[in-house]
Amino acid sequence: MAYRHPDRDQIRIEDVLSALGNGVRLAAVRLLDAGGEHNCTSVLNTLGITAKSTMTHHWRVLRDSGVIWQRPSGRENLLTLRREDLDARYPGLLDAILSGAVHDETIEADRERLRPGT
Amino acid sequence: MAYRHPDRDQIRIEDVLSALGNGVRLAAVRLLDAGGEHNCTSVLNTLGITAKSTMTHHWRVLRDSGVIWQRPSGRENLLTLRREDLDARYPGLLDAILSGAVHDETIEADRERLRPGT
DNA sequence: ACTACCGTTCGACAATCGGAGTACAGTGGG
DNA sequence: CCCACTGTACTCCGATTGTCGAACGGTAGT
Repeated sequence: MAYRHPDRDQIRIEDVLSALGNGVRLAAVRLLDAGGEHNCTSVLNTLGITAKSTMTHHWRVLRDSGVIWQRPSGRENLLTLRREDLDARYPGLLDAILSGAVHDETIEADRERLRPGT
Repeated sequence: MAYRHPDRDQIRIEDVLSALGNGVRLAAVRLLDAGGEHNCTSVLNTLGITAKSTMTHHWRVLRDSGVIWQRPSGRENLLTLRREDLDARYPGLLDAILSGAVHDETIEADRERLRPGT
């Protein structure tokens, strides 16, 4: 079964953002980014989704938006992040999204500095 | 009327992504990023939205997710991008999103269109 | 060939979303 | 005070989303 993936040039930022604007899918992509080969159920179990069909839905969204490759291998499905394509088309986007929120004393200092004493 | 804006520390990447994962809101944010002071209706007219209440809805989504400031001024509402906060908390995110695609498919389309008869 | 396993497809369901119309509230100008 | 203007609140409606269960189709191992 060959899945239909968008070409690199057809990846739309709007689709990527709405695909990753969901906790389950964002967490799934973080797992893929952490490395290693993943199949569908391994990610499913980690995220607390109880139904296979639910993850199938999320994989389709991620695949259609160009975020992941989905390749059948035997009776499994291997999932990989399309980092090369995303980095080429939207440089820095994936890093900014996956690196997580910054909140430390530096931010507090900035906040003081930027606070409108007006 | 004072609007509720999330603190910088409370801006969640998931909310930002889903807020910007919509064509109308992404285009609106691009307009705000282009600079200048905007009120609601000016953006509304540019984007082809016909109902004020529709834009009010989008402004709320952007405001609640921490993407914009919405400040009443006289009988207007001044809208500004929260670039300082977003850059501080998610460095590079806004730039990556707003700078656009490196190779847009419209370029390919133009190339096809301009190609001399096969 | 039979069976266990992995994932998809389909249908259902509640919840949310995007868009619009109407009515209302606050502001500023005459 | 009255009116034009700006934007919100509320309601409605169709479309989409997220979740699930059940049935199905390949694949691998025995």
